[in-house]
Amino acid sequence: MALKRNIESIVVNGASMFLPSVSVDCVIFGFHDNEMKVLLLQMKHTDEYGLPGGFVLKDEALDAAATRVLQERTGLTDIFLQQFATFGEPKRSDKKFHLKAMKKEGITIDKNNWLLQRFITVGYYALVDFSKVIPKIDELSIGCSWFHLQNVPTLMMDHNLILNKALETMQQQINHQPIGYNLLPQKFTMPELQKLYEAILNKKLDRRNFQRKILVYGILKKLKEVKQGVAHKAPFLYSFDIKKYNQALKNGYTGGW
Amino acid sequence: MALKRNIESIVVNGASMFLPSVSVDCVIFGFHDNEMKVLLLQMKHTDEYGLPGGFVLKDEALDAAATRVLQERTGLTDIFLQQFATFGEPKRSDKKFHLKAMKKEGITIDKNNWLLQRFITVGYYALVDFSKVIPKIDELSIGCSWFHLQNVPTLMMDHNLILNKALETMQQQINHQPIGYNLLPQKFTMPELQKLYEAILNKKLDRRNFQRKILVYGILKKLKEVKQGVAHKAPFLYSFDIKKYNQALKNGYTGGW
DNA sequence: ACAAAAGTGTTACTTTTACACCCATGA
DNA sequence: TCATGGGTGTAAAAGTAACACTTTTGT
Repeated sequence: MALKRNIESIVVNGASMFLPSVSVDCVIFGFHDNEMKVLLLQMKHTDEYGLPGGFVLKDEALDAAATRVLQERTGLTDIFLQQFATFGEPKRSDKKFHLKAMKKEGITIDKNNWLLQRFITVGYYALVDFSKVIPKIDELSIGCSWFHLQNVPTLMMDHNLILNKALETMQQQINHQPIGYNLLPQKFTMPELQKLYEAILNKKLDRRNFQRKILVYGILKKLKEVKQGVAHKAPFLYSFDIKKYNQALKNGYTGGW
Repeated sequence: MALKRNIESIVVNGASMFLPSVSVDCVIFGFHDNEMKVLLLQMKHTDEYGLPGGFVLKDEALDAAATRVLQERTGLTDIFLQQFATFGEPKRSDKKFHLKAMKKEGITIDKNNWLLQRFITVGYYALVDFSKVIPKIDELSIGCSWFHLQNVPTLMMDHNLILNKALETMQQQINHQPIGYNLLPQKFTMPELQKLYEAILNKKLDRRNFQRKILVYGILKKLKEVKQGVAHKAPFLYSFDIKKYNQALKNGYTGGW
C-alpha cells in the first residue's frame, strides 16, 4: 500500500516538513462551454467536496506553495495566481475530518499530531486554460473535476466562503485589470471574450459597448484571420498584445479619484 | 524587573500560548495637520522602527488578534480594521532581531525557541481618530509615535513593503467605499474632508468637483452650524449619515462593468 | 481695506448607455 | 431561403473636468 505509506509519512513527518498552522487553498477557475468552472476535489472517506489545498514547506514561500498545489492538481506551471485573503477563524479547522480520514486509512494519529492543530489558510485564486488541465487527485481525494460555478456543491469546512470571496475579488479586479490571457486559447473571438466576462460577472453585456470598451484598453490585437468552421458569419480572431496586457496588469486601468 | 519577567514569560510560554508561525502586523493610519500619519514603534536594543504587531492566541481569530494589537497600542476599541494581505517569504523572518534583543535583555533563548522560527504575517490596516489615540509602547519597544507618511524611516524586516501595500490598498478602496468616519472628528468641514482625500491620494483635488462628487454619494449630513473660531469665512460643519455610510461600506459605490 | 479661505454654477468634454440594420454562413 | 450569430455607428444621457467670482471674517 504505497498510498497508505505516503499518507502515513505525511502524518508522521509533516511536523518537520511543513510550517505549522498554515495552509494554502486554491480556487482554480477555468472557462469552458461559455461557463466559469472551478476545480474541486472529492474527498476520500467523507465524500465531501473541497478546494485543492496543501501545506507550506518549512522553507517555501506562500506563493510557491500555492504554485506547487496548482501544479500538482492541474499539471500546469506558469499560471496566473493571486492571493486574495487569509482565513483564520479558530473554528474553521476541522479536526474531525482528519481523524475520520486517518481512521479509515488505518493510520493511528496522535491527538497532538500537527495535522489536528488549528490551521489558518491563505487563499489564492488561479486562472487557467481549461483545455490544458489534466486534473489529478491527491492522496486524500477520490475525485478531481470541474464544477460549473452556478452548480457548486456544499464544500467542507469554510471552503464555500473562500470560493465566494475569490469570486468577488475576481469580479472586482476585472474592472482594474485585464483578464483572459490565462483563461482563453491564444486566439479567440470577441464574442468568446465577451462570454468570459459575462460568465465571470454573471450578467449579460451589450455586444457593441463591450467591444468598444475592451478595445479602448488597447490590449487586443485584431488578427487578419476569421474563425474557421463555424456556423453563421465567421467572427474575427484576436489575441492579446502581451506586452500591453502585462503593462495593464501591473498598472491597472485606473478610474476613480 | 517586571518587564524582563514579562518578556521571559513570552519567550518561554509563547509556544503554548500562541499559534505557531503566524503573526499579525497593523498599519495604523491617522489624520492630523492635514497629513496622513502612521503609528510606528521604535525597537529597544536595535533602535529600528517597525509596525505594531503581535502573535495570535491559540484560540483567537486573526481579526481578533489584530484588534487586540490595535487596542494595546492605541487604547482604542471599535475601530475600522481591514485585512489586506499576507506576507510569507521565508527570508522575511528575522531571527537576528530576536536573538539580539533577548541577548540584550539578558534572556537566554534556545535556538529552537518558537520565536526564532519562520513567521508569516497577516497585514491589517486601521483607520483611527488621531486625537483619541494614546500611543503605548510594548515590551520590546522604546517608542511609539506618529510619522508623517512622506517621512517614514526605513523599517525592520519587510515592514516598508507591508506599509506600502496597505497604502495602495487604501488608495484603491477609497474609490469604492466611503472613508473618513474613523479618521475625522464627528463634525468636520468639507475642506477638512477634502484634505483627507488629498492626503490619502497624495494629490490635489478641485474643491467644487470634490464637493459635488462626495455629496452625490449621499453619506453626508450638512449641519446647520458653521465651524467656530476660524480665521476667514466660517465653513459649514458636516457629519456622516452613519446608516448610509455603513450601507455604502457594505455595498460599495460600484462603477465598472 | 485687504488677505485668506469658503461658498457656489456653468460649459465643454468624455464616457456610458441604449438601440437597429446589414452581412455571412451552414443547414 | 432562412435562421442564427457577427459586424458596425449614432444619438441621448450621465458623469467628469475645467474654470471665476462673490462672501465672510480676522487683522
